[in-house]
Amino acid sequence: MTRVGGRAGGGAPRGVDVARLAGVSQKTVSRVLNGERYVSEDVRRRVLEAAGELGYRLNSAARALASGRTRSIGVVTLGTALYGPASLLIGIERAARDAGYALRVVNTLEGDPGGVAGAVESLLEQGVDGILVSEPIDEGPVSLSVDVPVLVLGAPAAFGGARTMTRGVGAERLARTATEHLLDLGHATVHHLAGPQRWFAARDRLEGWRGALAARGIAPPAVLHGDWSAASGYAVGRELAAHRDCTAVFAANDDMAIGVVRALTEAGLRVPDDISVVGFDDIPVAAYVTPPLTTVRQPFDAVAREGLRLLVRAIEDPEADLPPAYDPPVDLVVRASTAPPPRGARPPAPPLARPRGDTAAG
Amino acid sequence: MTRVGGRAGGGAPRGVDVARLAGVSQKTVSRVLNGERYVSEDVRRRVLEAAGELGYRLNSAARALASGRTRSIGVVTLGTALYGPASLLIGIERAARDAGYALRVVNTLEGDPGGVAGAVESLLEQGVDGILVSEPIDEGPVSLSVDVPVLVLGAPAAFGGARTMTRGVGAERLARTATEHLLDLGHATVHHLAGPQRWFAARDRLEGWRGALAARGIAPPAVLHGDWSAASGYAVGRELAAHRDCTAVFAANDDMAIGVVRALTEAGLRVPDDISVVGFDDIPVAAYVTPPLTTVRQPFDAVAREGLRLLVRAIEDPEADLPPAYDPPVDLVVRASTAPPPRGARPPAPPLARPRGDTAAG
DNA sequence: CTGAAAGCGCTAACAT
DNA sequence: ATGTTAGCGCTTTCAG
Repeated sequence: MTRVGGRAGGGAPRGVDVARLAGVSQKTVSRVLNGERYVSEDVRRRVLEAAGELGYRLNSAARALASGRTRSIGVVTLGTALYGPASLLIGIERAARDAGYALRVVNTLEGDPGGVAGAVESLLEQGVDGILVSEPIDEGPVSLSVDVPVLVLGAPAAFGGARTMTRGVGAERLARTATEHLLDLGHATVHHLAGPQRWFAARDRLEGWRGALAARGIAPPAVLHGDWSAASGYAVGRELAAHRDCTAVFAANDDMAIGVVRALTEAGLRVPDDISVVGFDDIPVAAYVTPPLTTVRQPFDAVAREGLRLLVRAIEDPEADLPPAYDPPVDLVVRASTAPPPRGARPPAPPLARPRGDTAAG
Repeated sequence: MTRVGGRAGGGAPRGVDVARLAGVSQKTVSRVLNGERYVSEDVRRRVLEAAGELGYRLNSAARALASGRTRSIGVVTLGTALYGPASLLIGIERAARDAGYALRVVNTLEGDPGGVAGAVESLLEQGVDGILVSEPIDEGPVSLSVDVPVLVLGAPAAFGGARTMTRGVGAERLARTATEHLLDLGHATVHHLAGPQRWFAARDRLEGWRGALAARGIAPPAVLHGDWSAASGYAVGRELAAHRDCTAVFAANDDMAIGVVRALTEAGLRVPDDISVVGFDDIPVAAYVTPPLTTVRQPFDAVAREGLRLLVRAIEDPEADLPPAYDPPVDLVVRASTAPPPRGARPPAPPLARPRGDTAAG
């Protein structure tokens, strides 16, 4: 079988092959495929036809080599299936594609040697026009010596580097809103179950909580610490059950909130009658656990889109000054895990009460 | 300030710059940095030293252009934060990095025009050595005309293409195990809340369920349908509450199972005393909802690692024949949402009973 | 063990 | 509006 106009050698067709078939120069093929101006309608049509016939596609390596640009963005993200990071990544991919950029992803696992710096290095080797670091954890001062713009989402100024920018994700305001919701219900104070403080995301939420209390002149109670998991929330919840002053808890994510609720329920306390619990994220099951969880929803898509816009602008016009920070909207979702505090004293937790022998452990 | 040995023009250092500084040819630099044999220890040391001093890194575009290989793999995945797909993606990234490949990710959103074919096309344009399609949905027959190997994970033979391979993810066996668990407890039959049948993942689970029933000569009851969300599980759960024959439900994922439990509980039924519920995935909160959910755990890491091994082998040795399919282990996690069926007849759901005015809707 | 020469397939800069 | 020429920075091939 003879392949009309195909390439003799068998490999993928190149620009010259298309050019030959269309009866133009290779440069013209390049022009058409890059949508440059000053190409006659007739030529454009012939080139596209020829390209289609041959199944031609631009070779991105050659293009990158010649132009010095890859049209791709590198993303450094935590290697976890946690709802927040995963949702943000999806938003970023979408926004990147809409902006005409491909995505190269490197995960840093917690406790990775090298961490962010290593991941950035690896992206640089792959060749990217810009880098987005998504909600990293604190590894101490990291100095990035990089010649492409870097945007760090959700980590205030902990990364040095000439073309490094940072943008918050609005978590502090959300945390403040969550805390205020509980105070508005009449709770005298709000306890906070924080995430691991190596995560900037966890610190933001802690700051928001602390700020809300401070604004009303309330001294913050001792911070409780978890690791984002429902298991850690459960452990803290058991302590809380014994703690008679506590009538309201703000957990730094929904998983921990669910663990807290579980522990309180097992201890014979009622949520929200005895203790109110607020989560953070609005994970898909939050509305369907018992009781349905009051929480705040993170605007992942908006944050991703804004971040990407910023990065792309820095890539395409290095001189332009940065647009002002964008404040994503605050979205408090009130369900059934919050209520006014109990009248009079909160009941003590019945010692070791456990409904129907259920066990939480897996 | 004079930069010793640096490049005159200011851009990133190139191989020749390193060569000059080390007093060798550019080719030798290439040899050293690619770990080729037949380089004297002395030369190797000098080259590495020079490279370090200049902050040199290989230009991957140039390398790809010259060698015809990119050392990167493309991944097509669904743009959802669902636990399964997200976990699989993380496993794939890890495995790819361990194998020395970079990752380029394209998401297909449900109902995307083009869908998988478009995503593959976009990866081909970016230049990848192989493509991994992760748990796609059925878009009708897709014919991929591609010159790199393609591995489709979890979609039996629905993608045509010369170098296209498929591998299951073991979901059918897991579903069978989940169903058998309920039958072993003494339930006369098991209802199935299936995922959207456009997802191959959902079909596998349905097949496993049907197979388990068939093996015991039980005619499968009508299949219930959800969309993976807790909301859809909740809706189905309300119907089920009215359905007195039903004492056991196997939901195709944990989110839906949680929705079902919520609806049953609201209807005044007890889980597991009146109805048992089994989920699928073992999401992180599964152990901490009320009651803790019995479920089966998907071995994402093992599946990702095996899949990647297969793909890399197909890339690096196109002649080699494929290793036999790998059967990931089955991991049933029994918690507190399953029990033997109630003695005598299941109680009817009290009409419109709702505990304490909780509402599930967000 | 090391080096020289010839591209890989494109885009940039400059004609025309 | 289109063509020509010269690289981009590597790897491949072939000589030593």
